[in-house]
Amino acid sequence: MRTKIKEILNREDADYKVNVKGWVRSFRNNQFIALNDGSCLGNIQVVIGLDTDEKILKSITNGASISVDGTVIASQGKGQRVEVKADSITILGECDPEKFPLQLKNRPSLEYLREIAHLRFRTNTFGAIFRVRHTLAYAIHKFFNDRGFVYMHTPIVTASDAEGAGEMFRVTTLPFDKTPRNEDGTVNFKEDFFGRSTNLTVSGQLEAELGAMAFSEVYTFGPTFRAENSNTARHLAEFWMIEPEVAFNDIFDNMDLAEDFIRYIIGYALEHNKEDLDFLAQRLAEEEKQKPMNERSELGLIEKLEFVMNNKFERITYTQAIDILLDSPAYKKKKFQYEIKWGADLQSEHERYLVEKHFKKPVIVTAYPKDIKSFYMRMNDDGKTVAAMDILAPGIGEIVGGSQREERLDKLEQRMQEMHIPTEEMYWYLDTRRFGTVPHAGFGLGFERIVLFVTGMTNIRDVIPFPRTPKNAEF
RNA sequence: UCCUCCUUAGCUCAGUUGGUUAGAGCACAUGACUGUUAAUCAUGGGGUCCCCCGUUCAAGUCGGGGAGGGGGAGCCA
Repeated sequence: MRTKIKEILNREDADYKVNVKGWVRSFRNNQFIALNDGSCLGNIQVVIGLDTDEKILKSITNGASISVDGTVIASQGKGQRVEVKADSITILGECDPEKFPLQLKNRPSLEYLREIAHLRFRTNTFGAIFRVRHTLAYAIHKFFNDRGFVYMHTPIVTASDAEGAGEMFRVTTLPFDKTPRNEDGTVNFKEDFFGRSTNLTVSGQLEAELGAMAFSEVYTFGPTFRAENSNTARHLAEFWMIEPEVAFNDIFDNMDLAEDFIRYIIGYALEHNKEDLDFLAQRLAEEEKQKPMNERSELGLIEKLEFVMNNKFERITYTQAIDILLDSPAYKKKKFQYEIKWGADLQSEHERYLVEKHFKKPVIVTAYPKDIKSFYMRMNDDGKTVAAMDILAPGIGEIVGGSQREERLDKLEQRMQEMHIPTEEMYWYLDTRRFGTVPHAGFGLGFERIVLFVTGMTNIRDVIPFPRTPKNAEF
């Protein structure tokens, strides 16, 4: 029976028999194996006898998988509390060191590791990142489950492109050559698998709203697809999104929920992945040292996470945000590239200023002008703004986008017409407003962006196992 | 998609004004050592200087085009 390395390292005693299995991280002095099984960041040191068979000795190379029967004893060397004194050792899978592309001692760059994403899990950094990613995913389900939310699976393949959240990937079984055409030359989707044009989902929100009209509180947590040609460290073509939707909530309840939610999952990761986060914090600190003084962040990773947990997010309206920006030293010194005026969307540089320079904490911006937001957002009484909210996080930018939804049928239909959204095709969505409509609100949170924030990583391609980006779908 | 920077050994990088046989550290191989902790020491093998075209007596180095990657921007989560 295999004992996990995490269990051995967590125990306080010694002098017991174990079997450990894992992958060799280093082999020193023909005697000391650093063995890792992914259960935790740390390795167990396996000490093998000087009489070990030559053939086995040759096969203990970096990356090889082995099984060891032995005894956990108090370490005779410094650097670890316990070690496994091997009685017998079996090579499970050899690893030719000349061909193995992962050389840990060379501190390979993140860019290089991205090219060997199938092997990068075996590094400390990516081991830590993906254990934290797992913990955050679990914490998300736990948060909502503990509050009585129903986890709702919204469709991956959808016919609706009404939200206009972005370019969509087409789903089809039609042949590229000899595509069936209508008389006017357009593609005849009646011949397609679903008998209509279909795409990969860009959001589960509209369907989640349908669920909220029955269960009161629901959430989705699934893959989402955007065919935007976005080449940034913050965008993926395939990413995971969390979208809670709550009946009877207004925009203020929505803000409270989002804030509680973010605090909870950060706290859960701090509590359950401290070792991994400490490692990532140290990694980040070393990276910061390379930067010039004025670009370094004031807080370390752990301090940043604790700060977010312990401080209320700043809440301002879009109009107040514009006033702050117009009144800022940066504006007066003409530091902003883009124009600041009421009615224009906030640019990255503006968001960064508000979050990183002015407030130095996460900021929730509400009441955006209706013309820069989606059709389903609830019109405020001023007739100019909608009940939208964006949460802006330091270093990441927009991490949450949400709103109170327009529950009044006439107002919703009016907005859809103004924005040229076909109301007939959306009958199922409008039915919620026809049959027992209630005020409700929800938001979307990009999972990889919160993983970025918690791990302190800076490129989104490093926090999803196999990133899908323009011109890149390896593995 | 736009701006900008980069691409030299398996990895990380140096390479002077365009000039002889392109270097280092690590990795790897062989040997030594055997309580190591990024082990150490000695020896050794390893190159399509991203690709194509051009300038030149001569190109890793200069020019043009292309590909891939990084950072920033737009779109957004």
